[in-house]
Amino acid sequence: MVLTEATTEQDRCHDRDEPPTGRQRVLEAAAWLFHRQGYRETTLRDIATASAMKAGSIYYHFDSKEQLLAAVLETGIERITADFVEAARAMPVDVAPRERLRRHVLAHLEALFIHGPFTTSHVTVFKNAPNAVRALAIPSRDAYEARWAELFDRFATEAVLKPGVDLALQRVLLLSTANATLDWFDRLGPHTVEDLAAALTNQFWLGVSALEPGAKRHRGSSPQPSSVPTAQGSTTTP
Amino acid sequence: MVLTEATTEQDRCHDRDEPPTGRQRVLEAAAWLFHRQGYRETTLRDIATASAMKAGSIYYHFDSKEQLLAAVLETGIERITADFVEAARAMPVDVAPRERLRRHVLAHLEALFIHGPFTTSHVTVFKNAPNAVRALAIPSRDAYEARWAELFDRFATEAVLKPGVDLALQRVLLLSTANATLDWFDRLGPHTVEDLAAALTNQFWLGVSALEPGAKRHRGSSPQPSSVPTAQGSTTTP
DNA sequence: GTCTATAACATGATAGAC
DNA sequence: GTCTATCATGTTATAGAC
Repeated sequence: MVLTEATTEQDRCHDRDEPPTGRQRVLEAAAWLFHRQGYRETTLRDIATASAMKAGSIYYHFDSKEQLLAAVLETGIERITADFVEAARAMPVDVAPRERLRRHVLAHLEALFIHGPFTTSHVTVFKNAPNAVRALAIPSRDAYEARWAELFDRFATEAVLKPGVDLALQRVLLLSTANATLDWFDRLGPHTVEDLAAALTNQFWLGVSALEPGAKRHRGSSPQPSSVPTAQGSTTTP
Repeated sequence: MVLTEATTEQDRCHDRDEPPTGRQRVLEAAAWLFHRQGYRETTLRDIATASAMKAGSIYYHFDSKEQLLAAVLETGIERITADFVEAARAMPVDVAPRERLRRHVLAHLEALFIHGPFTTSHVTVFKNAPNAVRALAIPSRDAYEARWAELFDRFATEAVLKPGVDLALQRVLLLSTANATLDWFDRLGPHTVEDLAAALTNQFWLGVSALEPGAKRHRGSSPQPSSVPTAQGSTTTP
């Protein structure tokens, strides 16, 4: 079982005009199915059907099902990292800390919800991936998380956070919450990803309390009671 | 495939002095392995070995692997619901809103981290469970979430939340964040579940910002920079 | 209640034609 | 590059002895 050289140059981007190559079709079908059904639940025959191909042909492009998963995960982390970098590049120099966070949260959420199933596979199937594949994906994931750590370190340097907060803890809380939105956003989230990013950022930065710590009461509509039995298909309980 | 009558009376509690019955041993082994490895990744032989039994013998107690999963999930939701009810029962009458939330968050986290693998299976394997099993578990899960909705509705009635907040959204944010702690608490969380509950509640209620909205600066130590490459084995990225 | 043995099936992977 | 076999293996589930 060979698990090196998981991705190639053309995995990352291919000409939009050309019809996708065979390898690319397999890769995209696998990403979609892995995200949707899980790794173990997806058979090579599923992937072949979705790629307009027969199962045996997949082995011309990939050595094994595990290597296919490795390529999907690697592509995903490359894309979400690129989106982080692009968000940082497009950041105005004088932007306030909370707005800076909001833009990065938005980039992260857009990478998940808009930029295809490669990124989401990291949330959906990474945990249950075979050990060899998981080990292969960890360095890229840690590198991505390190970028977030830098972001939080800068908040600390600017002294805009509550004194004594655990930066690593807060970072993981925010990212895991953002990732978990995949489970329920279609069901009861705000309508757009922009709204979701704003809601998440505001909750994280300001909390939900109207009174503490010594803030003045806002004017405006009171919160409306929620419909108690939510939607069928609870995906966040417990 | 019969999926009704997933649990029996003795699944919920059995005498502590007696050695566990065969059915109970199978159920607990299954819960543990499902949570640890996933449903598809766990074979009946795995469960049999962990139950000091042979694979064929499992079918004396359960009709199918799916029914076994259904019993695990049903037991889990019964236990976490019981913990919620107990937390409410033990609640002082004059308790402040944030403390009320903290106690329920603690009960939820203890149900996950302390009260065994039945509850955690809902977080770990529910999403990838076979359709029939998932459909069977949804009503109990919704009933549990409805208890949280009542809690949030009471906050709204008491007007302790920011005006205009979406109660359903905030509830799901909190619960999904709490559930996600399963992925990383052992790695970089606070030391005790009590500390985790407090940290989660404070973040949710107050946010992380030191300055907004118009709060006075605290005295105390400044946040310390986080070690940038966190731990190996990132489980929350992206 | 638990065992052994095995049926029935699905899956990842390979070989060789085209 | 893709196809049609087919192999080898592992898995759920059943049958019947003890």
